[in-house]
Amino acid sequence: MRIDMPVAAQIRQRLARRIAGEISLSDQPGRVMRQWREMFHIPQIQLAESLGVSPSVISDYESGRRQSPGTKTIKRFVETIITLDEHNGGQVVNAFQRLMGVDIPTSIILDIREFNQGVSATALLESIRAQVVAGEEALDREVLGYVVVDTTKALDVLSSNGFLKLFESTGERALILVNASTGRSPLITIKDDFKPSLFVLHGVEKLDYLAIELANRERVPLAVSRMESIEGMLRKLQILGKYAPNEKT
Amino acid sequence: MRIDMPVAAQIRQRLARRIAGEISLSDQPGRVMRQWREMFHIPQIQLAESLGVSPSVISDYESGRRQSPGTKTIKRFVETIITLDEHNGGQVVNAFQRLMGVDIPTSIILDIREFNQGVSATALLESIRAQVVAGEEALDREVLGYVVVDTTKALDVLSSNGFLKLFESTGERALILVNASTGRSPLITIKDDFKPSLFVLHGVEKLDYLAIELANRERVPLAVSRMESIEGMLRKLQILGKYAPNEKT
DNA sequence: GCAAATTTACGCTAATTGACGAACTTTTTC
DNA sequence: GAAAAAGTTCGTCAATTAGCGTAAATTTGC
Repeated sequence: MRIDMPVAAQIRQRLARRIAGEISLSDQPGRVMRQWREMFHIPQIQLAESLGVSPSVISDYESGRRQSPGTKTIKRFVETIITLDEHNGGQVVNAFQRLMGVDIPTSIILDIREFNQGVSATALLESIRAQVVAGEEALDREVLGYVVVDTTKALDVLSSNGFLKLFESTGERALILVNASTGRSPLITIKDDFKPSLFVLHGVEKLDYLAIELANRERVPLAVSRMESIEGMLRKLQILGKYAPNEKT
Repeated sequence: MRIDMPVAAQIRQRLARRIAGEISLSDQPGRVMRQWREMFHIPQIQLAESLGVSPSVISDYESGRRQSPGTKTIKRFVETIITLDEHNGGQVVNAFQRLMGVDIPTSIILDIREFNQGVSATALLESIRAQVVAGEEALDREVLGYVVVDTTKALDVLSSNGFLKLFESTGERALILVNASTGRSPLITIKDDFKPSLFVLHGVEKLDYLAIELANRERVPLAVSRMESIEGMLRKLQILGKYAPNEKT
């Protein structure tokens, strides 16, 4: 009987199939291609270079000038973005591994990444100007990665079970919830066993008292970021990922 | 919070993505298209009609004259075969549901189907001219579907864990193993909890004594089919599926 | 073993892709 | 606030797809 395929190769394959499937089934394949390219933080120029084509080609696809790219194109595209990520430590592919079983729609995830080495919770919070409001006693942790979720969209699209699964799959990582008006609805879903090791809210208008209580009870640090824009926060996280963990920004 | 998507729609979507992904990532997309069309038991002619194109078009794809079909083509193809199956009771889509979590390569599965209503174990065995050799006492069952696996390929491709998962996912169905030279290797993998409710071997040269012992111990009926060809057996099963369960063939 | 059903092979046409490159706009960065 | 980086738009062109239809080949059903 054959030996198991290396786990890494298996994940790679499954993710590749998923991306390829999404592109093929979409009415706007170019849009999906852009989503994934951005998820992988690859500029058009770099992608074009790796593919050996001119940057305008990428733009033409993404903008929809090509409405029905062929399998050859899709295949090259998918394999290239995954390979580029692997050369970079596999930060995105590895982060996706934990979401694979869950079947969470990509659209709610604004960013996701696995650090090459753990980052202290405080360093992460500092970099995105977040203030701790509960669960301080559990702050001496290292987080292994993060997921940024659009809370509004998530509430719209995810079933309560889906939410729970998202939490479970984020264990030992930071879960960053943007557009979290009160922070109540997501925090309510916390359950004993598996949960993120750090919650960050962004876009909070009026923090809910229950959210604070729940975080304290579950001993999860809860923080609120005061960054002006989501984009700014994503940029900070990206930088953190690049230089993790031995530099402070 | 939103209500869950109907389970059926979810499965449909996941299967669609999987098929689309496989096609897009293949070096011979046409070959994969054929595999799936055959898995769904849809003749080219019928598929062509549903797609509103001429049958030669399908053949051209499958034979590889079109080497890189576009997303539009793939999308239409996938959605059409799934819809056709649904109009037919969803026999294939439902059968695949149970394999979805497992990630078993399609190539080892020669046929798969969920009956619209249960079929008695004896009727199934009769239809493919199979003789019971062990576990007779558990023959008064209904089976809800079947999976036909190419044992040689499976041993080649599947890890032992994959084999176990295959068994688990076949619970209450018949597992039909073709190219099963002695029947030993697969039977060894049986574990207590979840297992097929009926084993059928085909292409046995010399049945292994251990296979019989294990089947008796685990109280699973084990039978050996005497059909000449695999194709013949698949045809019989197909007919059984069509007229299940109130007719004897 | 013949008729019917299914699949293949292929020439042909129109539409689209896949690609370039140059000029231009937008976004970052210092 | 200028320079650099990143992304867009679009005219152009060869190669390929997506499609039809017909004749030939193959498979299946009685």
